[in-house]
Amino acid sequence: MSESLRGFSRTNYCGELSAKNIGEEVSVCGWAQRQRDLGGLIFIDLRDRTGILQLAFDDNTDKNIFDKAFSVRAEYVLAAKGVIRRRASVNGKIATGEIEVAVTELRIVGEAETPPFEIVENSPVKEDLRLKYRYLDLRRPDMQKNILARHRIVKCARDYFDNHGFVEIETPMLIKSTPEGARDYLVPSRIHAGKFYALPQSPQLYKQLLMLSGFDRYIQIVRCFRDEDLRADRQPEFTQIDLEMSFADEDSVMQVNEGFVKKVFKDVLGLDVKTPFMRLPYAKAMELYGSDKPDTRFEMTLCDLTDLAADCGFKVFTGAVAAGGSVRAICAKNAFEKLTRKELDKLAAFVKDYGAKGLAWTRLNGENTSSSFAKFVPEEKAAAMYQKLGAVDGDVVMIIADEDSQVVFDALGALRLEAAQRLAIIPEDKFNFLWVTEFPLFEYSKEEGRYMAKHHPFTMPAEEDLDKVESDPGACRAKAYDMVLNGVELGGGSVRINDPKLQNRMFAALGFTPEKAQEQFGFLMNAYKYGAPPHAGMAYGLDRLCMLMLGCESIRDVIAFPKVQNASELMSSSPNTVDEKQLNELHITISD
RNA sequence: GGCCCGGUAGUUCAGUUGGUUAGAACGCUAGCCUGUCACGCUAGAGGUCAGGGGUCCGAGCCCCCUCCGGGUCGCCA
Repeated sequence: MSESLRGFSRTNYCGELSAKNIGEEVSVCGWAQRQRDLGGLIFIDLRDRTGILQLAFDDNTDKNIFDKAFSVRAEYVLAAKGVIRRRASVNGKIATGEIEVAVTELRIVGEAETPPFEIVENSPVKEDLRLKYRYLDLRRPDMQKNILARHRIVKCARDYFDNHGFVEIETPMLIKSTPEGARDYLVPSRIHAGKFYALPQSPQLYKQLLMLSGFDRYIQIVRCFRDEDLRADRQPEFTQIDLEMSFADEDSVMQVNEGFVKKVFKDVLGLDVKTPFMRLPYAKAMELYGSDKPDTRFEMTLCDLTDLAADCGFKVFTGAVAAGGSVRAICAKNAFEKLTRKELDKLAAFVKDYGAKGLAWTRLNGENTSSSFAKFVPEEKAAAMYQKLGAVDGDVVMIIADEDSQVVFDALGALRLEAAQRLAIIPEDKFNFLWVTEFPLFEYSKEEGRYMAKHHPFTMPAEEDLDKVESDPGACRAKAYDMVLNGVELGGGSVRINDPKLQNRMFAALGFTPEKAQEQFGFLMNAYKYGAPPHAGMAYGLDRLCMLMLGCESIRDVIAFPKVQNASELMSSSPNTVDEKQLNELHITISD
């Protein structure tokens, strides 16, 4: 039976006490990390969110209290009063290692069964068990550190944007479904039989309307929902720092956000981030890194061998060039030892996942040079390729050719990252920010047989490309930008269309009939008639920002109660079935 | 939807060519111990080898199916 807390009032957190407090009487609360019974002497490590404090019981301790301390087991919840004194021997490993509490009052305010795993830092326990008992997992110091740091990051965002004139405004969570983009989570309506709300993928339209309403600068730290498959950095519900600015263009958005990043890294990590960030147009990012979110912490950039390959005699290369594709390569410096033939076979299998038909390679090392393709091309041709790549003895050249240049970029971009990881050449302590700009406005969808908006349908085309919206959509660039950190898309945004006529042209280019555009976005189009300021905005993935700042491998480590790969939550077992009665009220029948 | 990896005491793992009673460490329980701090010492308990089916004289190990977890491609305006 647990004891009452009546009359007990905490004076200090465990971790904030030090030798300065020697002689003071303190009251502390927390969980028993460990009890060490030495016979006539008992120590209990008391843990709260700030750290660990040793409670000491000896022959000066009241017999009843001593016996109570004897009965304490791991994870018992304790409230203790006593006097801070210097320890007989210092423990240099913990912050409070110089002191202990000579306990004069001890209450067991919560007993505990032995937990399914130990509550310790760097737990080796498998993730599904951690997630099933997430409330215990969250007691571990590293998870506490992550969640508390996340709080500071969020607070920093609120403070920073408040200081820059941004107004926090809440937008609805039950909204109209818009089939463009990610799959919506749907919520059936009870009152309107057969109708559904959707949970927002982002507050996009609402924040734009708030600009029309004159709030000028908006921010919201907001949950968003996408019913798509999960990844290490993708959850079905995730948090965005969402913002929008009136009378603003790309430069103002980038500037204010660089300022935020600078501040949050300084305040939370004590690190100085250099601003302004490098800006890299999308086409250039593809050309150099084969990615629209390049990791610039290492080189190994892509090199275009199309011209040299056009008449090299190797059918795989010449065929790709003849069909309008390209031949590109990367050079892994000093990789001869590590990238063995066996490793290259694995990498060849790896690039096939990205649509590449194969991987051509050369391991350069004087007499010991070996190559998968050199025997098919004239010696001077191969030499010219190596020279263009800057490849010398000891290096490994990897080449991908395809009739579709996008496949070459995708495969080689992924290969660049994979090879860098295998070679362990990515510096872990660097934070490399950049903006990727001038994204294509449209992307052709083979599945849909039409152009789709690459960012979203409200994105402003580049001024020089305005006349291409109808005539050459594929070549049309957008006033859209992504903030990229270490190969992760941290956030993105754009200048929005604020002219209804241009917006109509966009909808038409996307294959919307005027009726469909009216039905889907009529309220927005209508609003734009009444005076829309130029506006632009951006949204960050807060979870990703936290993950990268805290050095985590997955956003699950910075989310208190995340979902697993099949989008269920292991602790509470959601989703789950519901009563027949609930279904009836919602006019839903389950078929199977 | 595809591909890859994994599932053996509470936990993390080992488990030989398919061969007796499935082991270790930590944790847990009990006893001893006055300066520990990953306390120490002694003893003990603890197993549906993810589930189902198959091959075999015999399966933790081989085969098939299912479930669960992770990574990834597709997908993610």
